[in-house]
Amino acid sequence: MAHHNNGMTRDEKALMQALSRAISVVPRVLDADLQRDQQLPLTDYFALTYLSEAEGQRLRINEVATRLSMTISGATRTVNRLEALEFVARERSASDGRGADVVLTDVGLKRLKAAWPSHRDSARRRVLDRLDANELAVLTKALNSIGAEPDDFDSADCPPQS
Amino acid sequence: MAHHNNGMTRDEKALMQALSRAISVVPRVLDADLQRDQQLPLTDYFALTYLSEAEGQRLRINEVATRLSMTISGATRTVNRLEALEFVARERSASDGRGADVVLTDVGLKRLKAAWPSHRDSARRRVLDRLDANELAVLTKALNSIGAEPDDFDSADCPPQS
DNA sequence: AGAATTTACTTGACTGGGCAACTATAACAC
DNA sequence: GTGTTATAGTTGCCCAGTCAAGTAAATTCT
Repeated sequence: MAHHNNGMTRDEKALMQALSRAISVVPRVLDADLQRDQQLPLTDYFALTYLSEAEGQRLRINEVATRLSMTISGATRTVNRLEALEFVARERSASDGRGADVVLTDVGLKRLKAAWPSHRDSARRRVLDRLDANELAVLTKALNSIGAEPDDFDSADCPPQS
Repeated sequence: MAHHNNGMTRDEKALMQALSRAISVVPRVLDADLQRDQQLPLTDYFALTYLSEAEGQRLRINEVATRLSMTISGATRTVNRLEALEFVARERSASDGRGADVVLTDVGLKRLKAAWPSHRDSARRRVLDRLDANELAVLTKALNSIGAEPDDFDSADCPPQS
């Protein structure tokens, strides 16, 4: 009967639990679906997607990192993987020799196109089909405000990523 | 100008992007807040919370795993960490000698109570304050349906966790 | 009761991604 | 131009968590 109160309302607690569950479950099932059907990790799939949508099918590493919500070093490793599979190539930038552009190759684009249907179906089954139009709209807006940049700075130190 | 269509509507794509961003960002910021203020990883905090809410402040490993949406082996390692810190103890179950109950210790409960305010504030700042009452309700419901068990079985093999 | 199966973990090997330290180029100060 | 600082990536080390294989207790079959 020990009843501990952590200072949230019942509704707030319910939200936080639903959120942490979704946060654990969703990426796992989407990744598992894609790995099973296409032997392609979800992260790599997203990276290819962002490249395919980019101007000239190319992005700087740091843009890859931003889009994947990942550190630059994480993005480096992701690009390494994709490069080993020849889905992308690094091209030393003409304008800035410090880093390279990551360019989507034909092989990479083919691979992505082959994977689309699988991911689309997976997203439908796991997520989209479970929401009505109103939920979809509200959820998108809510998740966007939640995912937005911290905007805190109440505490002094703000050492960002490496 | 290359315009690739992956077979989702604009709204659906927007949702999936908002979702993957939130999925990357939320756990990272909540964990970072708690680590900074309390030197306690978010996973460990949740484990302690679930134990504190459980009947007799004790859970079987597999119940810890379920609540954390983690594999049993992941839960084993989490409990190992908490045990090393003496926040929990393993007690061989009287009724079933195959595994142990995980019991919250006084030290663990104190630690949890000390961490509550920090996590509550963090959750407020990062999540709750950014939602109005309606969004909170819709979001909770939507995330719960998304996080719910797959209910698929369209494909033959369903090898669950180890 | 003894054998076979199932359950409840535990453990070893591995992977993805984070952080901090490092390298190389660029930009700025003078 | 040379020295200083900032920027873009890369790399070594580490940790959390997964998977597959192993162990031990419990349950079921006969």
